[in-house]
Amino acid sequence: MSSQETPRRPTIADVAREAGVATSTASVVFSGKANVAAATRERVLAAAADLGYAGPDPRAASLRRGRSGIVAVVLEGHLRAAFLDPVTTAMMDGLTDGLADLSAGILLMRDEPGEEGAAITHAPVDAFVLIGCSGRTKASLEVVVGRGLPVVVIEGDAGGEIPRITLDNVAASADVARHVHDLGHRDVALVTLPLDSERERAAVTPERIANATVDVTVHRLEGMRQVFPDAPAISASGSLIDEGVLVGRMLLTDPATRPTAVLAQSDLLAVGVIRAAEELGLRVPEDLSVAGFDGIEVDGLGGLTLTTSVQPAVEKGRAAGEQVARMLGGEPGMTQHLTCVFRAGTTTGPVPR
Amino acid sequence: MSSQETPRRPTIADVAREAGVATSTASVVFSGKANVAAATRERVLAAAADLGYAGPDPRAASLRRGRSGIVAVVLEGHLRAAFLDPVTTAMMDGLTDGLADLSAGILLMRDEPGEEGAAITHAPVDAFVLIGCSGRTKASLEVVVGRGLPVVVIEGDAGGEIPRITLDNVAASADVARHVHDLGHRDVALVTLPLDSERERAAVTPERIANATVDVTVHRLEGMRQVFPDAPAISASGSLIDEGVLVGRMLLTDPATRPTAVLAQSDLLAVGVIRAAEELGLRVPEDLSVAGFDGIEVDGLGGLTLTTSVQPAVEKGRAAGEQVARMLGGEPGMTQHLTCVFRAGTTTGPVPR
DNA sequence: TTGTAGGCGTTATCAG
DNA sequence: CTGATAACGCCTACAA
Repeated sequence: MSSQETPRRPTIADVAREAGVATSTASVVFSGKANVAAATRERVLAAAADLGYAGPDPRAASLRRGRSGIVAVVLEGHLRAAFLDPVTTAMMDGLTDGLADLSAGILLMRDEPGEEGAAITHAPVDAFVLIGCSGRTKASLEVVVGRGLPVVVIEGDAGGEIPRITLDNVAASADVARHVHDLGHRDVALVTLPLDSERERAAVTPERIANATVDVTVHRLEGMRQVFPDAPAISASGSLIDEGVLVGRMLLTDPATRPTAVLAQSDLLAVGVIRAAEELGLRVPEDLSVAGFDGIEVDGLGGLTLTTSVQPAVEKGRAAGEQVARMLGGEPGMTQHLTCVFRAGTTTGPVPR
Repeated sequence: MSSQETPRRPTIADVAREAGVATSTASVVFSGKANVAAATRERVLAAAADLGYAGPDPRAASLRRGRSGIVAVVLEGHLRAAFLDPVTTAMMDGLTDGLADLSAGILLMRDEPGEEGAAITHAPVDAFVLIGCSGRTKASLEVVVGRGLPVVVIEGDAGGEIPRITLDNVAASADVARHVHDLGHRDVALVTLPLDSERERAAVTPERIANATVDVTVHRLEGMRQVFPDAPAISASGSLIDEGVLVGRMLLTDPATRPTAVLAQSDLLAVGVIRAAEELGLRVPEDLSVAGFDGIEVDGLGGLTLTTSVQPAVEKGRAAGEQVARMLGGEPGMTQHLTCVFRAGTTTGPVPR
């Protein structure tokens, strides 16, 4: 209380003056980039404590260094929806790992349409990780590339030289389908993820596929159709158990058109379908076989193990983080292809007669 | 390709020169903070497009404005664990809403111990939202306060003048307990959230309570003990279904010590306890009553509705966001107390004879 | 080991 | 409505 209320926060120059050293010396004390005599260091630290100086202003440091230490993760849709999906959370986990000590943290943002004040254009970040790649995300991509910042796209065709992290969705889906085919099923229905930002829950037509913007959906569908070219498909409006229930009812209610197996493009959807089946009194796998995709831990299957393809979700995030780190280090980013592993569970079985 | 490869990105000064205007004019064109003649604006925009100028550098703008537009959210523990909890995700959702147009996004970070290079000290953010407030988080709090940035603490005693968002955990827990008491139960066991960063799964002793650092846990326990002063309690190591199963087994396996009702401090724990009960052949609520806390949507209860206290999770986040917005606007932040609503479900019933 | 000087790219202010 | 100028707070050659 010896002095008047200070009009503004102290700067490193104030600290230096107080300590009787040059500002550069004080700066070095905080950054640790060079050796400083212990006594000098003490004096600077004492002066800082005295003035209530909490360290260099990160904003100024960012400008000077040209780095903010923040990596942006752009998600499609509401944050909550994104985090409802276990695959996404696992990926985020891997991402933080891959970014390790490089980054101060992860800036979560939604990819809004071409808004004027869009966060994507104004956030002080060093790099971007885009997840998924629908039409809307593609617009975001342009902005980001325009800013000249490193970008990595997870599961989406970014076009050009943009490094991507991809999955063998076509082959892995075909694997699952083949397993079901081998069990004798011929009357199979498909449940897909959303085809585009409309996220309409509806029968999948050739026209809709042609206009689809979500690559994951298209690729997994392609894999399934390699084995079951004519299987009818319904697109869900998201990867949620509840959605699976709704679509499941659409597929299973009418005994006349009921398939003997359902292939879902995500485990959550598969669980929903199973739940719908149970509601209708169908037993899984005796009356109906159901397979999913993702290989997440799912609750509420009561002893059943889902037949699915296990994707390396954490690895996906980590790979993205590593590429970002590389690019920030000046090296070129590389596209990485990851593969899924088929897992036979107890939700698929022989065709009922 | 008319020019050589540019050595550095163009700046607003380059654009201004190219357009034949002053840098300040060009700046205004991009910020929109003042009127500019349409013709001039066009010229500037054209020059920008020409040079491949993607807009003002956010880092420089941050320094100049003294704002980065980023709000940090500090979570305890691994991000994945945090997002596994539906209450947290709901809260984050509300938070983004409350921050609305004010913020470019949410910077996720963990509260690491007093590391030198801690993100908390170096991230260019405008404000902090701390979630929970264990011992570790309290350390973070000091750093943040030292930086002189606005802080809001959700569910935790920050001490001092720090604005908080709180829940009536004591009263709400007592409500749940009273409901169970009214049903006739006297032999009740409690399952608590973690007491501290150790997150030990173990019987709760007076000593452990005295040393507890997680206020939520202590408060909810206090409410429960108001009704059942002598009820034994076990602390879980987290709010997870699996944890509930483990603790449930500890409580229910031995018929001699088996309670007639279990009060859990979270819905996920309650679901786990129910699952453990089912494993042991106990019917809920005929043989065992189970109540939770939170009021989240939970899957896998097979037709049962959990008796619980519904907390305003989204509202909590929104309130925090609003307070941050207020404080950034120069007004003082206010502490807000939110209340839960009891919801009787079908997982509690009369005492079995 | 310490000090000096210049600039990172913007934007607020104020005069024209 | 436009233009000149001065910070914002820090970092890092470079020189001493």
